[in-house]
Amino acid sequence: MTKLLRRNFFARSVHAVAPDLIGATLLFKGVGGMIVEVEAYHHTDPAAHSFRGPTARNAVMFGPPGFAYVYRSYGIHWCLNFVCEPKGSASAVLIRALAPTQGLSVMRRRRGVADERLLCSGPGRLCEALGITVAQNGSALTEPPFELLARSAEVEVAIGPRIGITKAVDHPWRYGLKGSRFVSKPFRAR
DNA sequence: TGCCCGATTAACT
DNA sequence: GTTAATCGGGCAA
Repeated sequence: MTKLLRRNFFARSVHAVAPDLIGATLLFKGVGGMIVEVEAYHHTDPAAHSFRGPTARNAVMFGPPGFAYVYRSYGIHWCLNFVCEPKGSASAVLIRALAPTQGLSVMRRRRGVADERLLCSGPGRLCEALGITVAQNGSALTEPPFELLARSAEVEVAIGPRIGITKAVDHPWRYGLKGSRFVSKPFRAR
């Protein structure tokens, strides 16, 4: 019994949306899996792309919630974010890892690896596995070819500091599915 | 205009 | 453990 996420799911604080995404299912053209790791970014946060105000790259973050913000990371990879909160707050959730469930063979071919744990465990890896590029920047998450299904059971959410940033490193704004072996890095036991 | 560095990953030693 | 790949944004000059 699964239910599609609607636009108003994203029209809340990024710190409410981010943990609620853990256990939800993300599919793009029918390929994807269960979200097991995300991070929250907000325009008052020095580590966020929106911190210094709107630019051509981050314009989608300043738009309405429920859309995809895709950016190039290190000149090599793509990273997928879900825009949150009422229009203008410029906050987003970075999708960092999935437990792959749909389209395994397609993902293996795109990634060039067989190990399930290497398909979608990391923001750049999951974009490659799902075939997401800057072409999806500004796409509605609540409409095809995206499909977001609410979690069907309660989950235990692990919390920790974000990964790979040099500013505001102490904020505990990384959320994960407790015990999942598909997270990009383990969460410290609490 | 030029330089530095990043919400990463894979391939090294 | 360290480092190359690779490029656009942001800021100094």
